Amino acid sequence: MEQNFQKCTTMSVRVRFAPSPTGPLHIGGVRTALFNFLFAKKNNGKFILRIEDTDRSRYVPGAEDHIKNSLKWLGIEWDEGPDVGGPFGPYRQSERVNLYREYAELLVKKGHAYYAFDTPEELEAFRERLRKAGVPNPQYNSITRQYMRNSLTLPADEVEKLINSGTPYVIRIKVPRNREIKFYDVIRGWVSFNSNELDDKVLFKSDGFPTYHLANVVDDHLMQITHVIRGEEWIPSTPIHVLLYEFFGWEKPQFAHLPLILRPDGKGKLSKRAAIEAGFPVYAIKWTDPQTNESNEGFREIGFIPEGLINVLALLGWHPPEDREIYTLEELINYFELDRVGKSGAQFNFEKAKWINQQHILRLSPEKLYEYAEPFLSEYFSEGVDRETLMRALLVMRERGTTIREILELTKSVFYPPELNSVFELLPEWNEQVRTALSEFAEVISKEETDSHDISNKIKEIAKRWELKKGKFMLTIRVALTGQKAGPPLGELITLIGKEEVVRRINRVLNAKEEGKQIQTK
RNA sequence: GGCCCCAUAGUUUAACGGCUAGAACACCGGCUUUUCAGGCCGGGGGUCCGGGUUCGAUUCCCGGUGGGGCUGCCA
Repeated sequence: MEQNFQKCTTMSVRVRFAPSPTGPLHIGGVRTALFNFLFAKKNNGKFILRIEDTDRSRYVPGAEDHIKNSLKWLGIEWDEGPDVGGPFGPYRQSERVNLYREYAELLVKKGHAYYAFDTPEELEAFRERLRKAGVPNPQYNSITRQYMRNSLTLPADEVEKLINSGTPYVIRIKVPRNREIKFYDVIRGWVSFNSNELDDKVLFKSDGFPTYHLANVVDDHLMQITHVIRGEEWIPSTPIHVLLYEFFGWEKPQFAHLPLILRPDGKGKLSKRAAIEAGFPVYAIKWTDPQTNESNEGFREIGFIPEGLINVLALLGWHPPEDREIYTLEELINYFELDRVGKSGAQFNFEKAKWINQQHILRLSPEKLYEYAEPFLSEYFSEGVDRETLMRALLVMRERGTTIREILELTKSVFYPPELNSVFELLPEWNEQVRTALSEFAEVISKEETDSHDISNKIKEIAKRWELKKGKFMLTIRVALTGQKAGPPLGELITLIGKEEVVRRINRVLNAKEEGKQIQTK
């Protein structure tokens, strides 16, 4: 451990986020990227983005863009990676594919790996046989490899013949028998495995591509990665990686395995399906499946702002040193420590996420708030809305909404009169006094120069004169104006809507009520 | 099934052997001379169980239980 500390201080920190473009980037991945990013920036290190596209069969077009755009939207910028380049490129594994074979073969030469000629069908038959014999998870390991077709069991000349004749083969790691393999995890402490439980994992596939195990170790070494910060699901394959570092004779990086993000009910990893069921997104930004054309909104589309989502994700598994939960990216960088990352899985709580988002919306400058609202505007307003009024309205309404969309929804009431149905539904009570008071109010409003404070006084005055409870009277006005029972202080609302429009809306309700009465009496 | 990881209120968590176990979201109540999803104040609610170690365990050790992860020529 002392050695490790020394390493940290003498070498500059280099971390990487290494997603595979087999699908869109979900928030678990974003969280991993964020923690890597925070750790790098905190330590004046480099954050590297590396695309692990070694699985040709599962490659999804557009996924890489989705990954990059998600990170960009959130302000998680990479120092090295695709598009920006860097001294250790290329940063897409498919573009460095010719490099892995020699490393795999080096291991064969050293006696730490071997060629295996078993076809997928043979492997399946082998597994099936063992399963039937009562072995729940058959392994290709130090025992069973003796019964398979590989360079350990076949004579050397036959191996050569097979390879030269173009027979497909893979290269497997030769896991040593009965050894304790342990590594120190920055978050969890020592983790140890017995090598007998490990598979002879495939390092190099028959299609000429490396597997994750090989590629990730080779690239982490070549790119001088100092800390591997990744999800907990990688713990079981870490001993294989540890073995590889040892076989190559390379110094291994520090490992830090992050706790999983769980579904809201705690029953398993957060998945797209679980999130949809619970009613929130799993992606930072919208994703449209190129195959099915099915599309899912991201947090951006439902009205989260990047500041908010960053904060939400940072608090999933990490805890700041202070009793305070709202942080900017800069503050997060400043406070971030790996030793304040927890070990247990964190259930995603959408309610709290919205609250955090709201806290950040509340802190936005008017200009920034407008900027975030802008992409949504056409969905809520017609062309002609007054920009300045809209800006003022957003500022007033933001206290009452947790997302940009909620705020916009509330803001509509400033520009558009309510449905009369909802007005009638919510109007507290209606009688001659109310009617008279309301029309008097409209009259006063239209005549006198008033600010929002005067308006409140007028309301009280009129309510008193007509022996109405002022609370109820105010509610009446609010409902008549917006068709809603809740909203910003009435005075503010009225100045926002504008006197003329207020009078128009009140008269509209008055007239409608009048007509309704006539219909009833007929 | 095997291996590994984890375990403080409903949820996210604080406490790195020593104060009535601290906060936030949610919930309940009050106030904010109207509403409220905003603000303020208050309230209920927690150390999974059993053994150790110790003067003293949320904390350290062991065992159980529970939950999760992994178990592919996927990452």
